[in-house]
Amino acid sequence: MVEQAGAAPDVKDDDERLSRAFAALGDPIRRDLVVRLAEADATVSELAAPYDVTVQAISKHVRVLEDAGLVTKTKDAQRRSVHLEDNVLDMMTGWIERYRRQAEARYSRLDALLAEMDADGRTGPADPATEANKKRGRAS
Amino acid sequence: MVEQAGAAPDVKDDDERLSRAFAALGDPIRRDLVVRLAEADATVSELAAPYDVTVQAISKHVRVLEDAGLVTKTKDAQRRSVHLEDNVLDMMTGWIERYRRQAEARYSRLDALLAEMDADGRTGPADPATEANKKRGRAS
DNA sequence: CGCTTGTTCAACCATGAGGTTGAAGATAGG
DNA sequence: CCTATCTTCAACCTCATGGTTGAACAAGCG
Repeated sequence: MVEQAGAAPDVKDDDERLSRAFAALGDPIRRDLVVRLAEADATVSELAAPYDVTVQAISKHVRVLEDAGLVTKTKDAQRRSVHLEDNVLDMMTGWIERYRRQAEARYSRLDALLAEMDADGRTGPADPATEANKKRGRAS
Repeated sequence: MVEQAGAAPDVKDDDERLSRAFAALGDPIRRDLVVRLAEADATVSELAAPYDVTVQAISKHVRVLEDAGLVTKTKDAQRRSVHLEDNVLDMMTGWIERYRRQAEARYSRLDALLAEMDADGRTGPADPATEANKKRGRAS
């Protein structure tokens, strides 16, 4: 396996983490687990109670969340509770917002250009995408 | 095609959309497609160019993104470009932030409680999770 | 019309993911 | 020590997913 990770934060690792995290939240049960863990820490058996699947299945789900860095297991022996970590959630919103904003900025820039063109009468658009977007009429 | 959307926003549909969206971004190629689409609209063949997989594979990826509501295809016939939609991205950040904030609020509430207990000397905690969190010592 | 280009559809294959059952480790309590 | 409880490991099944190849469908263009 490629488990070097000496000193560099390694973009590759972040990408891997993002993949795991997004994929993890792609499952409705796991998303529900996160919702419940946002309210309070809980053990695996507690987490498993509401669903009509086996405890093992939930244990697997928790492990997936753990591998994604979304939760940690306190190996307290007493009460082995699962705890929601928020840093990876931050990473996810960071990723999404970055590109959403970029797209948004591009759209408003484009709207401005269209307005200008509309006023001027005609100025050939360099970007072919401009045409497409114009036709679609940018909802909000 | 379940495109009714009469009056009720239907939580079920939103859940489905979230599942599709998160799962869609769980794949590194699809995430990369989103990154590139944030810069500019592009056709399927343009999108496929950089990767060493077949165009059909990328077409499938685009379809997955489309089913998730993350992109739309302008059937312009001329230049059938793929366009990034930001509303589902908003939905995703909305979901994440909601529960991240809830967890965060809980943690700071807990820190305050612990500080108070430390000052008072002893006040029986009603919540079992409190014990677990106390033992873990809440990193930052 | 016939060709080239872009896109998707259809089968098919391999792998991974979610689920099950069954048994094995830990750990508190009798 | 023995037992009950919680959790995970292992093997297995099924089906979705990402990839391939090959053909079909559309649209411009010589």
